[in-house]
Amino acid sequence: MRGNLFAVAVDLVVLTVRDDRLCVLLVQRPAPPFLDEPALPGGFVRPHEDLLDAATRELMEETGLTVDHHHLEQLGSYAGPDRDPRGRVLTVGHLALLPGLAGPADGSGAWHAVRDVGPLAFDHARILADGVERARAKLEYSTLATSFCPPEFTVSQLRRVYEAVWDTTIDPRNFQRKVTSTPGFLLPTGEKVRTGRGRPGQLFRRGDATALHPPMLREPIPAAARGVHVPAQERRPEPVGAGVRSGGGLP
Amino acid sequence: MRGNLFAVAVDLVVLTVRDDRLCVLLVQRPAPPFLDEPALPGGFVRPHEDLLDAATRELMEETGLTVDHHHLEQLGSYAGPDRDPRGRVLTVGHLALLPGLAGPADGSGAWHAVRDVGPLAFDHARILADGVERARAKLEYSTLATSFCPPEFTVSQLRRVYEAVWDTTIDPRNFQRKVTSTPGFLLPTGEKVRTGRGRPGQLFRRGDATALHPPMLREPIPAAARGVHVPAQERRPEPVGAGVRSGGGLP
DNA sequence: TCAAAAGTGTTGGCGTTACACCCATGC
DNA sequence: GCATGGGTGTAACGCCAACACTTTTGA
Repeated sequence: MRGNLFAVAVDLVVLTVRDDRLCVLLVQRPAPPFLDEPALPGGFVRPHEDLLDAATRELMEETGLTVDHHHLEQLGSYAGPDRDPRGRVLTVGHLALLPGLAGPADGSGAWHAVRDVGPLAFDHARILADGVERARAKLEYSTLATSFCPPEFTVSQLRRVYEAVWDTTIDPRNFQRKVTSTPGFLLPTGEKVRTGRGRPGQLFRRGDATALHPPMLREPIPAAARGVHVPAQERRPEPVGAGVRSGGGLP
Repeated sequence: MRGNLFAVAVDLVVLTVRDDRLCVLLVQRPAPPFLDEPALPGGFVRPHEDLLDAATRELMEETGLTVDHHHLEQLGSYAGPDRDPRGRVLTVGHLALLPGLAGPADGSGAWHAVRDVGPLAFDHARILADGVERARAKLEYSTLATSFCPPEFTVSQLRRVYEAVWDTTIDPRNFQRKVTSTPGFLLPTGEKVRTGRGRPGQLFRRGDATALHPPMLREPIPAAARGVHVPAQERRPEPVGAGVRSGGGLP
């Protein structure tokens, strides 16, 4: 077993969609190193604890939020020899998806739009990037987007989730057909809701299906919205984005 | 930092295709626990070592094989409190893909057809299952299958890789068109090779592309081969198989 | 009545499947 | 010649992007 022991931590990339933007939950480092700098919530794993349990506990302790295990998954481990000045620390990154209405219960932690996040403590910027890319990839071929929605939601709420996470715009008519015709994706409740202007939309609950067949296709319309001008050549240097589907390794 | 420290190990799921079967490299446990039982190759990470370096080193030490980092990726971490009787050990599983001609240099390690693998030491059976599923999923949307091939190969060699990993049969004519028409997947060398009977096939080298667009579709023809009779109704209880694309988490 | 959002119908293009057919080689 | 595997041509089908069009609400 030798003497080369590690401290093992879990860190969480907690994502949600608020005001049509993908947001991540960040905390201020309560102690050195990186005192007061923004960081992912997380902490050390206890002696008899499994990784997912530790992640769930740390999230509750640091922000008061609860995630059920259906919306929590392991991202990967980060163990660069110099990633923590205190010594050898391996951290296991996790990804959690929450509905937009959830807010940190106490003051320790706040939502930040992912696109505006600056440098983070440790290698947390890298972990965040991996988590965001994983979430983006999973929306393509899973029904995971409903995790960002409240228990009952309309098709356009769901569409806004896709648009926020992928930073694109999607044709509402084709999207409607796509999601309502995928068996087990959406269960109609029979009720309608008026959202202010326009015809009321039907309310749905998430169904049993977990996989999407065929998958949603990313980038239906290039993100020319929100003033972020992207020259045509820069849009897709690689045929597809990184993450689970392409950049995730073994390139 | 507290006193709850872990030993950190790396374990490798090393896959190849030999004789049209997906094979995994297993070693015999050289010491307790699980003395002499089959296990994945692996070992403890050294004090100043990164994870991928440790995986590369352990593979070399235990089997004499070398993998470049392009064919090596992290699978995930396994840290069940009771997974090792010696104490708290977290292991980071890795996936490595090797061409079929490679053989363990010395006697410590041998290829086993994945379908015939029985119980393994520790939780290695679980890690193996995750690695196999990851490899299966990645063939769909990446050019990774070429990692199983020697530097120069024919289209039918590549097809046999897909058939072995997915345990299906694929129409050779459509497969040919598909892979040769994907830009950057295969680079023709201009040479031909005679494989015994039949018309000689053209030789290719792997190209620069890493992603496949559109992806290969799994399960073109149900696996009615190899004597495993599958009644028509049982073939696809769910629209698609498990793995990264469906079962891989956040279900 | 108009704007806005929900939802349906239709069409053309593209990729795939299935299979007919030709090519090149060993026996 | 014949079997075997390499490789091309093509028609039918399915999915999807694009968009015309209808429905239902608030102002």
